[in-house]
Parts: sequence; C-alpha cells; structure tokens
Amino acid sequence: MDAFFVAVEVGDDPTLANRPVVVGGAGPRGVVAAASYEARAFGVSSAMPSASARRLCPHAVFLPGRHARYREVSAELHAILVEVTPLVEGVSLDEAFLDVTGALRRLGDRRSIAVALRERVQGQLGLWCSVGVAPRKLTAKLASEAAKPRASRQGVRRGSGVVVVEPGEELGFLHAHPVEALWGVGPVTLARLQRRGVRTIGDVAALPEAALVGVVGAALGRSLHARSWALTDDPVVPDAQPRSVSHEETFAVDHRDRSVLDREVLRLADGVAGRLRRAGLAGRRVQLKVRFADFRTITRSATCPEPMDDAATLAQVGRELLASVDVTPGVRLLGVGVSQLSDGSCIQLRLDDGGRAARTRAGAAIEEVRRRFGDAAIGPASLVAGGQRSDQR
DNA sequence: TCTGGGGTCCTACCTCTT
DNA sequence: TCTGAAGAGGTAGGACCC
Repeated sequence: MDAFFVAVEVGDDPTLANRPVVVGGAGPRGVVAAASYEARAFGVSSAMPSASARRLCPHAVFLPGRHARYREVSAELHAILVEVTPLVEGVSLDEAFLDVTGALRRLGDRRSIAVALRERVQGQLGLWCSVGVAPRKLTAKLASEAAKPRASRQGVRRGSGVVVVEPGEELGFLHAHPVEALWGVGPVTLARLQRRGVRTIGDVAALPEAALVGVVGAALGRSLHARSWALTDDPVVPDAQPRSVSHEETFAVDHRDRSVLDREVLRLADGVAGRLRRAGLAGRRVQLKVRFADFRTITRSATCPEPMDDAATLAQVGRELLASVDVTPGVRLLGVGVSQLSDGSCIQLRLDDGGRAARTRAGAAIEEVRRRFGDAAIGPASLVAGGQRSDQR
C-alpha cells in the first residue's frame, strides 16, 4: 500500500488530502511511522525522530496513529487479496505476497491480475497500492517499490502502479539495485560490505560465496549469495502462527521507582495475556526488556515448566526478572514478551494448583467483558488503585 | 540531538546431561 | 568413580524487517 497509515487517515478525513501529513511521532519521544508523499518531499521519512520531522516540515499535520483502525482496513484488504488466490502471505498490515500461479487460467496473465487487483483495492477501499510482479518474492518486492510514487524537492511524481519483471530480466533488474535493497543488509552489514567495495547487488553476485561468508558470516553470507543470483526458492506461505507475542512501551519520562516499574510490568503483562488468549495461544518463555536512559538495552528471560496465558503469572515472572535488574540509572522503556508458544486450549492443569484453573476462567471472563464493553472496561485492580498510568502523556 | 513497537532469525556462550 | 567430548537447551544480545 502507498503510505498506508496516512492514506487511511486521509480516507477518514478528506481535508488532509494533498497536505504534508505525518503519522506517529506525536509524543515527546516518538518516531515517524508513516509520512505522506507531500511530507516526504521535505525530507521526512519513516523511523525518523519526530523532533527531526518537525524541524524539516513544521507545517505538517502530525497525527498520533490509530492502529486499531489500520488493522481494520488491513483485514478488508486481506479479504480482497484472498479472492484472487488463497496463497496470501501477509508481511505487515500493508504488504503481502500473492502466489497467483493457480489463478492464471481463471483471471488472465500476471499483469492483468495486478492491474485488476490495484483497481479493485482502489474501488473498494479508496486506497492506492503498488504491485510488483516477478518470479521471486525479493524481486517482486523491489518491483513494487519501483511502481510506487516518488517524492523529491521538486514535488511528487506519480508511480506506474504496476511493474512486471519477466523471468529472463530478473538478474539484470536485481543487479542494478544498491546492495542495501537485499533482505538482510541493514546498516551494520552495509558498512561491512562497503568496506569491501560492494555497492550493488551485482557486486555481491560477483563475489565468491566464501569471500562473502568471510565478510558477513556463514548464514547471512550464503543467503546473500543465493539471493543475488535469484537462486532462492522461498514459497509464499499463507499466514503462519506467530512465534512470540510482546508488548513494550517507551515512557514519557525515565522511571527509577521500582513500585512504578512493577505496576508497568503488570500493565504490559495484561496486554500480552489478552492478545495470547484472543489468539488461543499460551507460552512458556517470558522475556523482560529494559532500555535505560542512556539507550543501553538488556533482556532477561525465564522458561516456565508449563505454558501460561494469564496476566498474573506472566507479571509475577516479569517482576522476578526485573528484581535482578538495577533500575537506578533510570528506565526509559519496559517490555514483556512470551515465546515458545503452543495451543492455549491445551494448558496442563495440575492437581495442586487450584488457582491456575481459576485464573484461566478469569482470563476468559475478562476477554468477554472487553469484547462487549471495550479494553478499558476491566483490568487488574492494582492498576486501577493507582488511579492513573505512570506515564500519563 | 535523537533514537517506537512488534516481530524473526542468528550467534555466542553457558550449563546440564549422556 | 572420575573425566572429557558432544549435543541439547537455556540465555543474552545483535541485526534486521515493516
């Protein structure tokens, strides 16, 4: 989707159309989640600190972001995509891979399917998307980016909407791209490769695999080499079960008070537990993430004997992990996560743990209340007793 | 100066078990 | 009974993606 979060906001409030709009970064410590092409023309980009975005484009409309609404529109988008093919792999709220091999006889060639899909999304959702068509996911992703609108100081240039890369053109298309376009090449790997004079994907392909492994390590080296020669066979995998569920939050001010942090652990645990129950999942491994005022980040984790999905147990483990951390430098961010997930309906209840069954029933009741009356309708008493969240913004 | 949130995967190191 | 090797699993951190 093109500037998805912004496009949803413009769809709901047409007065924002053709204006510089920035979603995210509304708080004192935020970053930009999405920027309209008009804002991008001023140099604003996603993941940029909000303070920088405000300096570059002070007249932009800054919105806090409504992720529940974006998830809603994303679900509508998904419903359109699965009508083309059941082989839809969601990458994020606004991106997906489709394997249309089985739909060719029914819907026509790849380009026709892409054009029709784009028009259908526009017609039903009022949003524009860009479609890349190629034999492989990486090439399709790069093709979709080539199809997108472009913003520069001179203004916004419309994109072609659809770019098709035929099998015979794939290597030429790939090799012309900068090396950072390859999956797995972030800032650290880019710096390592640039020290070896590697600038483009073609340069990567020209390196022997062993040399690449020497520069970036075995797993990544082999994978980059294969990708640069379009030798990967990564099929479109319809949405798989998540491997972890986590919730984290950066506070408006750094906290040193352990009682405040303990309450935050419970609040985060409550959020994670709710999502686990809604997904019908439970997990054994609990991870606590702490980011200090100087941005140093640590994680502490513990593996429990049985899978869990209730906030009380999760918070208890989280607090035990927090107890081993020195919080006097000031805590900027706290996160609670659960992994080693399994089916939540198969939690083993023990004879000596009567409270567990009660917590499981309580969790189900909490979900029912929230479904009917909203998330704020019910929560742990200790969070209510405090009167307010500790980071009231 | 400033650096979100929710994920996945990889690597290194350590401990425990066989 | 002791010891070392090997493998499995736990833990922490880093890099990356959208």
